[in-house]
Amino acid sequence: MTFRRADGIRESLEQMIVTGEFADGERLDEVRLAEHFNVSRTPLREALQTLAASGLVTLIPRRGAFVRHPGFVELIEMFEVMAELEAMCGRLAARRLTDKGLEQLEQAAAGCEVAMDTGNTNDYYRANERFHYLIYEASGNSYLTSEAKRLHKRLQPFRRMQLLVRGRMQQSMQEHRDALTALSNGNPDTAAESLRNHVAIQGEKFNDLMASYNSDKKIIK
Amino acid sequence: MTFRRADGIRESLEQMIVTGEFADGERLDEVRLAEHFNVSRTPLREALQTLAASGLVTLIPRRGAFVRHPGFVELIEMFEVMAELEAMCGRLAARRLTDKGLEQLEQAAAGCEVAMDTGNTNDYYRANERFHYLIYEASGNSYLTSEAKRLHKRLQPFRRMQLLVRGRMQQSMQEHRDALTALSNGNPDTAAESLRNHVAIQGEKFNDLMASYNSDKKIIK
DNA sequence: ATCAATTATTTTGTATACAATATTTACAAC
DNA sequence: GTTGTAAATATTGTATACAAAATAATTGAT
Repeated sequence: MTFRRADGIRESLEQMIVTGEFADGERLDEVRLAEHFNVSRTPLREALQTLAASGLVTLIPRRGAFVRHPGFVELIEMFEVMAELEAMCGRLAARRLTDKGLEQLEQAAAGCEVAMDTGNTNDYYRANERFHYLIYEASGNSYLTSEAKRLHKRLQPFRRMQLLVRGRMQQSMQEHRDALTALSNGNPDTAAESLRNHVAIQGEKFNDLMASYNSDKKIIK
Repeated sequence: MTFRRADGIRESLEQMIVTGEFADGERLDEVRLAEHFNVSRTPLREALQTLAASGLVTLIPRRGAFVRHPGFVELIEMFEVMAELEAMCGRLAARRLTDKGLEQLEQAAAGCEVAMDTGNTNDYYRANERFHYLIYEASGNSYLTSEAKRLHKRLQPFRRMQLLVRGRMQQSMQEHRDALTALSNGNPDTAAESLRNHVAIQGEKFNDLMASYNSDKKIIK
């Protein structure tokens, strides 16, 4: 797999944006960023085009690129859609899950348990991601899988915040067990419902964290 | 609203791709296209970046941009997801529809009826699009609305083909009436179900058209 | 001092130039 | 004729240059 510089720039910028390096609405100065990455404006602008397409920045002609952090309402909306996509994946996966797929899911769930026991949020985050991705893939719908992954990634930083809430990791784990049981039993409706709730709860829990989210916005020096 | 040249290029290219101007997998020659649009490669490449993000072309580093027509399986998958998004919009819209929203929907549905009676597929297509967009917007979830519109647009050329099938327009119209009734009665489950079927049927009907779809691929001279 | 108008400075958008990598062609060996 | 290799050609990726537009600074009038 080859890479162009622009790809690395896009990834870096993406990371910088989601980690809150820029304030909402802040303009991304092309020359400054180009210098920062030691490239010319050309590959940088190409990266901005891609970021704009994925909604991380807004491109205003003759004005520039402005970072776009989803507001509270939009985040709730995104979680609402994520819940539905997740439910859909669950419903399909319950019907189509193979023995091997189930085994992988159980392993991923076990990984979550271990991470929870050791209290390692980073490990839990990774195992959790694997668990969900496996369900997406088990849906047998590759377009759905890619869309689910895309939105999952977009919501990543906000979901991550939630693990800091006391007891959330345990609750999340129990929800995983429920989903796994439904999938293992081949029960589409139950699988869909448990996964929908699993994500919907994230949207609700998110409420509690808004204060801290709004207060610490950083600016690139 | 201002435009950059690149935006116009993106739109034109998008149109050219979905209307089948290029074969699947065909490489888009940057210099040739740049000449075609009377621009340099710079804005053209920026347009390609955007197209790649929306999945219309695949960018292979040091190789070029290749148009990506969804295959049969992927199209079915996309219709499956569209059905779910549509159902979700319907469910939410049934709960949140305002008087004014209902009125607009009725007008759009009436527009469909007129177009159907006159047998004008173009008019029907436009009225139909308006009908669906109104439902998306009535969901009250702006993120969902934009995602639904995005996928709707992506499937546009394939849906359009279906209207050519004998009797499809009448059937589609009846499905619209059912959905409208459910929405008007504020019945979320029925609205969701009727819209899900409405789209799912499109996916199924699509089967019949694959032969013709596969046979006429054109190449840009 | 405030505001408007004009000039200077930035900054974006695009063209062009050039370097690095792929692809094609030509040619030789078998 | 096929295969392998080397030169030639074409194509992508990036830097630089410049034109057009937007923003900031300056000046002048009230």
